Amino acid sequence: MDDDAFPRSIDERERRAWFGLVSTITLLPAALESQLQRESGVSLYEFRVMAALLMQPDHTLQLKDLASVTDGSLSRLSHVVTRLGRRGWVRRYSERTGRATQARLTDRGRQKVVETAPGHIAEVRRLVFDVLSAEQVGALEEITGRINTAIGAQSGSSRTS
Amino acid sequence: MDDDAFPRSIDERERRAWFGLVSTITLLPAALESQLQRESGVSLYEFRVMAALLMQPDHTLQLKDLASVTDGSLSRLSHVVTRLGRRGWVRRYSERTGRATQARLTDRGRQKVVETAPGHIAEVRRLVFDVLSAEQVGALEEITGRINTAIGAQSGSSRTS
DNA sequence: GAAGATTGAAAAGTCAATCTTC
DNA sequence: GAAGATTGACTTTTCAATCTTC
Repeated sequence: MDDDAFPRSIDERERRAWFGLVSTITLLPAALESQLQRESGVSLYEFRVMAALLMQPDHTLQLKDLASVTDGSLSRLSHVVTRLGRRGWVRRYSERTGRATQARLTDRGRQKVVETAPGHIAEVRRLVFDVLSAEQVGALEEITGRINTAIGAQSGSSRTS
Repeated sequence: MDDDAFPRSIDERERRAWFGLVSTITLLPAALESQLQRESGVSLYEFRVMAALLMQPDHTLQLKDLASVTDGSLSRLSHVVTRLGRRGWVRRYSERTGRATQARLTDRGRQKVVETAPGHIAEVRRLVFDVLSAEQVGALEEITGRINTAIGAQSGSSRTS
């Protein structure tokens, strides 16, 4: 079987789980993007950035840390902060360009996330938690934790570029 | 607490599972893209398209079905098939433009997927299956199956545009 | 000189409009 | 006229280069 894209390195059970997972990592982001874009005009990543800031006591976070918390590259974050800045939701908070910049959620930004959250959460509930048992929720936490750790491990968790 | 982005609609256990899942759906595609791009110069979506064709007896599939199998929109697929065509790996196989076009893997395309697969599979194994128990693999299949069904349900499973 | 950040160009994805055939 | 497919314009992401401060 040299025609087989998945030789004997992955067994049948794993193969089925893999097809499920690869669909989920494709479809779920798309579904969440869709709801957020349609109802609030923001992307999932933009929402995560603003939500992360909201969770800080002073609604402020250094870009490096914000990038890490949102699982994005510094470059991507910088572009997004610029866009969110144009919309008046986030402000760069450290005068001199160069080392160490803070991003802070504005009042309008805070308002925007708070307005946006319920619809997003409802969608997460509908697509994920409504269809899972309590045990499955527990298993999901453990499984994703392990995968995320494996990803963060060797490549050093830091995403350059 | 109106400062809280996640009010009482999601409990603490769900919240933890959610943070895990949202990281996974962000980090895992990025990690897989990275390996594929670095070692083989193809994207995850391109690989999935070619792998789907390889799994067909005649290495051929109608675009509509190929889009569905790879969880992509027809528009995205069409662009990708054009790119893969330029690289000589896939050929559009239905003369007249308009209704019903087939995509077929070329010999070089077949060779490319077969060469690319082992490295990709090794990465999937390393990041996913090596860190999960047999029970977790089973749970993962069930969980992703349910989520994918929930996504496919109401919005009609079909992705227009 | 390296960590943190920014920037611009290139590549990919999305969305809406269009086109063809059934 | 609608399903299947394509296309182009626009947006977002990525990648590499650059810049500043410690």
